[in-house]
Amino acid sequence: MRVSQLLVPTLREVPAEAEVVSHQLLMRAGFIRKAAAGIYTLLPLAWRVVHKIERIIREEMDKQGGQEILMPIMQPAELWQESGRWDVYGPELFRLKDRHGRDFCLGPTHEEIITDLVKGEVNSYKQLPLLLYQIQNKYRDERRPRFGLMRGREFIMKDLYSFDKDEAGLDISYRKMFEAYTNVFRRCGLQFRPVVADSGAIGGSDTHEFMVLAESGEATIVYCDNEGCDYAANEERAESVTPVASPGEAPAKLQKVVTLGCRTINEVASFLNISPQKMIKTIIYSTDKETVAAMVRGDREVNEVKLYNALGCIRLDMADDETVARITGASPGYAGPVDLEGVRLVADHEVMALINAVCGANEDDHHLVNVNPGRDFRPHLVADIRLVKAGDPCPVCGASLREVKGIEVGQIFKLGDKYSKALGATFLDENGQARPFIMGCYGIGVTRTMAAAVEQNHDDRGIIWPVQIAPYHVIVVPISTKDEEQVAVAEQIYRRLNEAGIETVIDDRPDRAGVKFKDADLVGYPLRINVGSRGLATGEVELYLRREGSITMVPVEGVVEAVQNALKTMGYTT
RNA sequence: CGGGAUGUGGCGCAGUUUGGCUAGCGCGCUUGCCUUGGGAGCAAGAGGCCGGGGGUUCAAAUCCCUCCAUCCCGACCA
Repeated sequence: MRVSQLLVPTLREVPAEAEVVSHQLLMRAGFIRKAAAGIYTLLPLAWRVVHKIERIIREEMDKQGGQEILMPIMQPAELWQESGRWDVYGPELFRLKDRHGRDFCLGPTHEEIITDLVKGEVNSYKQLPLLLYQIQNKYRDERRPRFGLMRGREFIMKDLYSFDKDEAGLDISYRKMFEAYTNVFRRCGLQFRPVVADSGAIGGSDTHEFMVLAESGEATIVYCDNEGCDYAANEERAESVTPVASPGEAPAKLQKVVTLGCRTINEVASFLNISPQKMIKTIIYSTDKETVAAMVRGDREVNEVKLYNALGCIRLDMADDETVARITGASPGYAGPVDLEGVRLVADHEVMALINAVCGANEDDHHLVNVNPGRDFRPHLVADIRLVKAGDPCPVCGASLREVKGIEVGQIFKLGDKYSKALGATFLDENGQARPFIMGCYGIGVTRTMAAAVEQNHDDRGIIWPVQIAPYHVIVVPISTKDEEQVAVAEQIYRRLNEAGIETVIDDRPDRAGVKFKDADLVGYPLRINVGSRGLATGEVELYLRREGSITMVPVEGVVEAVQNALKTMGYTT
């Protein structure tokens, strides 16, 4: 391809609306353009990258026995009503009507469609396991699309669904996908980590997320630093270790003290000259069925996902000030569990281990001291509801946990029979018994993976594509297009590289060298060949490595071989 | 959905407070000359319903009302 003909509208300046690096660079380097909030056109270079990621995915899915299909984007409401998700999914589901007034939606995911398909076409255990996947546009009317391709309303996703006759089969399918995902992200040249995750609204038991490690990631993950221990979890899911009650001081008499104007944990702690670890933080939540007082130690945060799971509720929000006042009789900051009526008390394990603690007195400007759980209040539920932090002990081996940020690019789920039961999808087992399929679902955000790759691979000049997913491998730059010899040599190299199966473009634009260099660095071609008078004087050209920024002189005749070697060093395989 | 901000040629911005002639600047684009190793220079051009609608006024990018769009921060997710 000739750069003069290639649609790569690079920008010198960063579009004002782009905040994160991947968004800025993909815009500036001419990969994407926005059509509406969270909806993008992928220009030629981006589309090539997507194809490369898709190819890797297809190979790994096929290797595990996956069969590719293509399901509709537009789906009838009936299926969603049958599964119950038409009502549950909420405003994130793009809904539309046809000319007859029938309801449809744009698929945010395809469990309903595929379960319905398999229900009709697969009847026997002999046909199982069955792994079907597709690479398809997905639609989610995000509350807040942001970060360019990272969180769009329209995006490309690979989703695979597994159908097994029993849990043991599902375990095998799940392990296959775990392996496939590991291979996919490794082959894409990304630094990533699989983590234990929360299953969220989709439901199901086991689930892992695949996180690309990047500072700009929206998710926090904790992992064990201990060699040999591979514990890693999404922060919202990470388990805490139940503290052992330490035999300590003797319980003292409960007392109310004046803490004028001390609302926050820190204010109270410094006013009473105690450590926040001696305090009970009480936060009032409203759920769909009740009001809840959640308690964690003063130096901890409530993990709302854990709380939500512990309560088994559908909705969970921090209570507004009015509710807090009605329940506690005080303004926020003075809530405490002692003599608190009309709410469900939920305490973290750590709270129960406290002796002579401090908490709000349910009265403005007052706190209670020498509070002893069990004696002064009895929670309705004791559970792990706190947020794990770096430095906390690993739940597996006890070593210290660390924290990093990650971008979720894939997630694998064990669904069980949730959808097959709801939609009546059954097969006949060995005994002629009708049983629901045991399902799993496995997603990879393809366009998000592209963005994540940029987040992880860039410098102040632009993108540095991992060679396996680079839109092209090499750009040939004749320094001066007025110099006939340079042009002739560049054209010849361009031709030979393409003939050797190396994806190469030539920057034949009549611009000055600086312009072409800047553009090439911005776009992120892994290799660049400069054809200039300096080198040609000795029959050589320059081979420039984008990531290293290094230049080596290569004789013109040896260019193809040098490029092949360089690509191999970068980990390129066909 | 709550909070904050912004909408002016393709991109980045000024002008709006205090209404006033033909709406400016940089980049990019076109043509010519010149130049050619890290976003050159000179010259001449093209390109705008100043987000939409309504109002106030002799007069609106500017003041008022009202929609809309976009971005950022929070609660949800590949």
